[in-house]
Amino acid sequence: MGNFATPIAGAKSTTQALPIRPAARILVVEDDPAVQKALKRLFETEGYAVEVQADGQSAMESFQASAPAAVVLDLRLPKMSGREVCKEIKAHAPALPIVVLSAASDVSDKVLLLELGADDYVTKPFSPRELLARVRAALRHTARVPEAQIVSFDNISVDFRKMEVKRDGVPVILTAQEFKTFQFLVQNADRVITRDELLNEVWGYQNYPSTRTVDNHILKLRQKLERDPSSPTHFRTVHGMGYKFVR
Amino acid sequence: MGNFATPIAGAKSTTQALPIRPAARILVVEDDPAVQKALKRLFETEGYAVEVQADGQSAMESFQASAPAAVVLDLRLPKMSGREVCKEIKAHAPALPIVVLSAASDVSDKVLLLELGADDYVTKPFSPRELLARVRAALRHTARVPEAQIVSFDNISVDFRKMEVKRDGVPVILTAQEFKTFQFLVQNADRVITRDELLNEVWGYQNYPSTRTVDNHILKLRQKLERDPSSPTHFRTVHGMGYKFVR
DNA sequence: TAATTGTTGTCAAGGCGTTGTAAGCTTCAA
DNA sequence: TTGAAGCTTACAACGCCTTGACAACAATTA
Repeated sequence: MGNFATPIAGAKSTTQALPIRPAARILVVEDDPAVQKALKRLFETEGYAVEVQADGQSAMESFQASAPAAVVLDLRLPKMSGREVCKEIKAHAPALPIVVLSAASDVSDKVLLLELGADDYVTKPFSPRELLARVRAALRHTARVPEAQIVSFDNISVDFRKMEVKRDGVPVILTAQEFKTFQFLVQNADRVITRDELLNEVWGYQNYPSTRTVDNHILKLRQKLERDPSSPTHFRTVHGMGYKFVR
Repeated sequence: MGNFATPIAGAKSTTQALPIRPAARILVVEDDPAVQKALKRLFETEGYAVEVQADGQSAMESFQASAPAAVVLDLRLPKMSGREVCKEIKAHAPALPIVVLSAASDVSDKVLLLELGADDYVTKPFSPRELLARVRAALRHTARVPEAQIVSFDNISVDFRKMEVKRDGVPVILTAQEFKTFQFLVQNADRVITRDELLNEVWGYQNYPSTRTVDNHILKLRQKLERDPSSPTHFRTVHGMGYKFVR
């Protein structure tokens, strides 16, 4: 079941100090004024600072001046083509994530995007939410520090980069889906996670299996990782809610 | 649901997300009676309250009257085009998520969805589950309010994310329904809450048990959380009115 | 073909709502 | 003030029915 319609009023309890980050700057390179406006509004309502440029040249200038955290780039631009802009930016800042907007025909082969150095792309009829999700993912990806990639606790150790899991020092083979599920649970340890949340976060945007599928994957994880699968200590079920992973 | 999105307890198939919310109202704007019916059933079985309108004008009226949590909008409508409805709604309520139903040809232009302000879309034919997931995702997203996740007072402490409650440092096990009730009360502390309000906000729309059910849950909460359940200090009853939670 | 992923059926357990009864509060008349 | 009547709330016990565990099967993919 679930996110939220009406935030509860009067939640005047102890406000927890959340880590305040400066608004990430996003450079939008787009020539169509209508799309410019829409993109600006889209990202700004999400808390990003937006800078808009209409052509490749000013995009490059803006890029060097403001050092954005991510770039949203339309491939078809006047003056300097979007592809050149992409290459140029990647040459100067390889780590800077670039999400490309393109017509489906523009990227008939995805190889092209790789050459360009783009991190992700969305094709023509795209939903704003999807674009947002990709930009966020790109940001998250580059921002990921290589420290929390190995986690160990109890008798289990995980290396997220190598995709290796060991239990009592013995390698355990997890399938892709199992691993993703496991990773999400570990990275959200101690929190109650609903099946819907798992479906959304792990299974992703296109696939929507039933909630029982989640049960089965939890089952597998228990069988492979729990000392006593019949009384799980790590993969706990929260009746009527979902699951919770504890170390 | 996640993330947080969601219908409340007792939602049949899927489990709900943690943050308490009332059964979210969804405004469905669709002219085809067959699709109307299908959509209505789809969302209602998932615990949402559904309002259906067949054309743009009544959709706008309904939108202003009922303040839905999300809108599912068919792009091709009689009278007022779906696009106008979309723009209009977004102009009045930018945060209100709109998921658009469309034929593939309708959104061939990438500009369209962005300009309209739609949050997401599904093209016909679409799978019910996909539509559901998108609506949920949209709901979850807008409701991402960084409320206080940990609250403590007197001898009780609550962690809403972990769904953990402690009394004098000792963990207390609450059932899902008890927890939701407790959460709502805590987040509306010091206010008198009627049983009907509790039923609406915690139990949701379809499950409408008797008011005595509420009494029983209050009873359980008192037994589990009050120092002296026979003379409650936190869960106070306001005779003829309902209950009031005080710290 | 083999392996992974998703679906479906069955079973068991536990939560949730109902109900009956006792106790408490409020009102009003005497 | 007292008492009784009428409504509201407290509490416990019980039964249904949702929920989750699990395995076998089907579908998909490589």
